[in-house]
Amino acid sequence: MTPTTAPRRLPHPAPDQIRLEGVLHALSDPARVRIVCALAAAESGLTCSAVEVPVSKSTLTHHYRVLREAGVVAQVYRGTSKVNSLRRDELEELFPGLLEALLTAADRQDRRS
Amino acid sequence: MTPTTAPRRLPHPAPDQIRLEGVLHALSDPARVRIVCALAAAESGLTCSAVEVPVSKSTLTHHYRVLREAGVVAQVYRGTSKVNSLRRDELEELFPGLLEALLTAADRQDRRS
DNA sequence: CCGTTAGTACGTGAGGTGTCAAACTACGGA
DNA sequence: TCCGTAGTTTGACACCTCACGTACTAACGG
Repeated sequence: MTPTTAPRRLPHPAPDQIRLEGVLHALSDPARVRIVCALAAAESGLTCSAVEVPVSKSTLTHHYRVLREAGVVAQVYRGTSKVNSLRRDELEELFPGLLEALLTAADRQDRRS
Repeated sequence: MTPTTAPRRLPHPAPDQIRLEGVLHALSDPARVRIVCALAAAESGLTCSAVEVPVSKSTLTHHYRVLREAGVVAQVYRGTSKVNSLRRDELEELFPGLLEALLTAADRQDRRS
């Protein structure tokens, strides 16, 4: 019954620990903006490798970690993979309208180029 | 007639050179968020030293430069000082609603702490 | 011309960031 | 039990960032 290994968990910041500067910093990298846009477009969560970003596996891990530690995404293990989702509601509560504005801004910029 | 020295000018990015990532990076520092909020609250432009930020003069120059190069603020010389203003309209055109959302987000966070 | 005020340039140092490859762990299935 | 897949960890590297002090320039007021 007692598991030999602890269930794999990942530390997430509580809503009141999420800092605006941190969120903005997390989104100041094109790779991470890409990830966030993909998550926003998806109905449910996505695994790490589901989003196409032209970097190595370890770099990808790094980017997801930055997003999680900033409070932008939530990550849970599911079998051998990890499922990522946007912390939409919490961010909306903290910074109303911000995420939407960011997503449309990113979308616009994509279209322009 | 021909001036011995060129009139002091500062390079600003054109609207189509302003990148979302750059703007977000510029705003991922508390000191710069502070500056931007002050500029937003002011009716007209502010000199560099008009915004109270607890850093040295040279560091302050650095922060204003980052903001200008990201396309967030415009700077013009006026006598011995430099006047800073938000590039509101241009940012609004590029990323509608973003600046407003950022400002209210910063304001909210301020209030919380 | 001199002094004051406002900001700049430069060099430096501590610390962070993005990137990778290589070796590793965890899970699920044959 | 062994294999493959998914992600992690570590260490290395080049580069960037923020901070500072010091020395500088530009403009204004006598």
